[in-house]
Amino acid sequence: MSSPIRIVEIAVFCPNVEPLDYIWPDDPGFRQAPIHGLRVRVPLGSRSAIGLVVGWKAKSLLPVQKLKAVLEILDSTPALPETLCAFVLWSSRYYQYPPGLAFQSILTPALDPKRSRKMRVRTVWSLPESKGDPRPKRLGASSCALLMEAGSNPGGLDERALDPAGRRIARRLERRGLLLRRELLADPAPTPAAPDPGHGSPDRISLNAEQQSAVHAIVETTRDFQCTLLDGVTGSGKTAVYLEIARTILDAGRSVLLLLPEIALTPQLTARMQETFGNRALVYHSERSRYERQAVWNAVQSDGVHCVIGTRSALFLPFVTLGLIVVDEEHDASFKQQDGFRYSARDLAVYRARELHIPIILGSATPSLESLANAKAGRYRHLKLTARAGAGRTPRWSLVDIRGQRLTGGCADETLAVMARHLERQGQILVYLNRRGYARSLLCPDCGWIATCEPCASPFTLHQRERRLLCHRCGQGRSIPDSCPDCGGALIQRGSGTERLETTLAERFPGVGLARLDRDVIFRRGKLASVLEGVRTGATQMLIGTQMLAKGHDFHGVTLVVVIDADQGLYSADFRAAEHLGQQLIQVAGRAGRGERPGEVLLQTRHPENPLLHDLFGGSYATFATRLLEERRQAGWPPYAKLALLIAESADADAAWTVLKTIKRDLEPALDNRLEIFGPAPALHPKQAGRWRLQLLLRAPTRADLQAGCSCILKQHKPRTKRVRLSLDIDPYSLN
DNA sequence: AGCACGCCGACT
DNA sequence: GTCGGCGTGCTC
Repeated sequence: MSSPIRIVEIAVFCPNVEPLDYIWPDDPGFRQAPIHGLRVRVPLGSRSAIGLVVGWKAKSLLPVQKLKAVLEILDSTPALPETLCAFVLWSSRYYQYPPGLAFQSILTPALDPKRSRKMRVRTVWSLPESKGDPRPKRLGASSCALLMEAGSNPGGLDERALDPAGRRIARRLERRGLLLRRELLADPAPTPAAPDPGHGSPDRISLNAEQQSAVHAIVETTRDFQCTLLDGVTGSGKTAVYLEIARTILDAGRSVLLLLPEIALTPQLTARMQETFGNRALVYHSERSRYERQAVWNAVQSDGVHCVIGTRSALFLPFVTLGLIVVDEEHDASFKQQDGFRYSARDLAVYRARELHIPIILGSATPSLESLANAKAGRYRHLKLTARAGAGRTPRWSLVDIRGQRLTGGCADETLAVMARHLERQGQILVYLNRRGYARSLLCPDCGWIATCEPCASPFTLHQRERRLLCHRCGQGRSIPDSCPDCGGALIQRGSGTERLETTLAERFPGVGLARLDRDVIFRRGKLASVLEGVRTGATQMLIGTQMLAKGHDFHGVTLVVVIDADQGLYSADFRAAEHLGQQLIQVAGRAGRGERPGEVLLQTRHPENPLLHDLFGGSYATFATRLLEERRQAGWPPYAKLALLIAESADADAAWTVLKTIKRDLEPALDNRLEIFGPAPALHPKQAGRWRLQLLLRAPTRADLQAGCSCILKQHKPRTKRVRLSLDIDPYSLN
């Protein structure tokens, strides 16, 4: 009697677009049912690979003879809960990324054999039982040496002892029957026991009326999906609202996930969470060690109640009883992964909350236009926090027209005068310039040569302290040339960065406590905490920095915020640039006037009549956003259309261009107005590590049309042809 | 992703 | 002839 053959669908860790079908063997070792999320080893081509069970069925579309059988079950329990499995699968389809690679990228190192030595298989080479026939065939020196070595070693020759060339030779010898290959499986690594989480004793948080009504509105329905856009001006106390709601959820025995853009830059919020929830608070982000991340993974998978604070990857933690998701600073670009599995953690968080029937909060002082449109359409509930907590008042905004002005290190005389006035009155000043380094570029005025990082085709930034030219794209450095390498002429520096601004202002205001806050300062000397401390104590009177200044820091004595260049993004080709500019300006301006004294915001601009700048005055992001949304509707940009980028990467720019051109030509006749194609054009980082990147922009009225168009491309064109690699970016954040 | 195969040029 | 390098294509 023959039992029915069962077919399992395995998301193998390889770039296949669909899971692969395998036979579930009828062996004693395969007694247990093929549960979703079970990790297995399967044969793949001539090797074996690891994958997860994502489904099973009685019949495959392929003939049974073509199917191979699963080799081995790797763990006694599934690596992921079934709900997470389904979620990753859905995500991989939405972003048109191979499911196996999607799983691989979200698994912890301990479950990914590539990143964990413990799970690796050993291949051992030995001599076959020969019948005394020495085979008089000619062999190369390296082949002979390899055979000798394999013969002399009683346990066989471990492949790890061979270099890639040696492994190739071994395989060739195997085909000729001169070597025998054996695979020895290493024992699966035991997972470390989950730490037993205790319970903190959260203090009551005092809330104002607005905050309280927001808490009540959200807490009312905690067993159903509901997406709330918490639109709270800077300083209105969104964090307190999150904490209070999180406490309610935790008390009800369910876990909370709080997603933040960049956790390393917001130590205050993390500390506050840990104070409030004690050891129920867990922090998860990519800068923590493997061991720490594994500990969070294990803790969450065990049945405890946790409040996890993490970056976008925390969305894929194996929660058992998740009761709430909060996405703070939901407008932030870093929720979108920019390579590989290009998912948006914010968008996927909404989907996951819907699947789990739990509430989700998207919080921001400057919500994305997508979320505002969803709120206006009634899909999200729109809650507003308008009152600044404490004594803070809305700052006064003004423009400084810098057309035809003499600038000192980027500052107009008028700006310097206002700074002096605030310093006299013991006010603190933030100076915002979104460009680190000393000078933006180094060039030769005679022949036009510009110092450029060749692999990136991007101009070098001059860093004075390092005495080097640094590429902000790839991090490579060069020494500063004395003269033009082409014509020998004298070189000049163009444009100011934060470093030059700091030097200039130090000369202009001697004796004033100055500090700088940008990536160079933080990562080279690990000074974030001491810079923030200097501002808090008042030792620092003037803080110069990049957008890092805007990230949620609470500066009480700041009375003036100066924006050195308010024009970046006003007239950009990227449809999202203006939105981004507005968000940055509002966030930076929000640092002013948090204490008792009134704040002032000064914008230096060459376009003082631009209506978008005037909309922002008084910090009215809503007016600004409404105007931008109308512009987007008329131009047919998101959220009123769906976009995707088809990116072609190649060392040969012409080859990439030709491939995209061909795809466009092939697709165009079948479009029928459901999909528009623009390009080819240079991609976001036009050159990376010596490879050129070009893109087609795809635009469709609905998600379904876009998905149909994209899968059509993936079906007809191999992702790797003629040294051109193709990849898709669904819902791209930025176009150039 | 890995791995094999095929084609090429270099070397013995 | 063998050996190695790189480009191309496939994996249930």
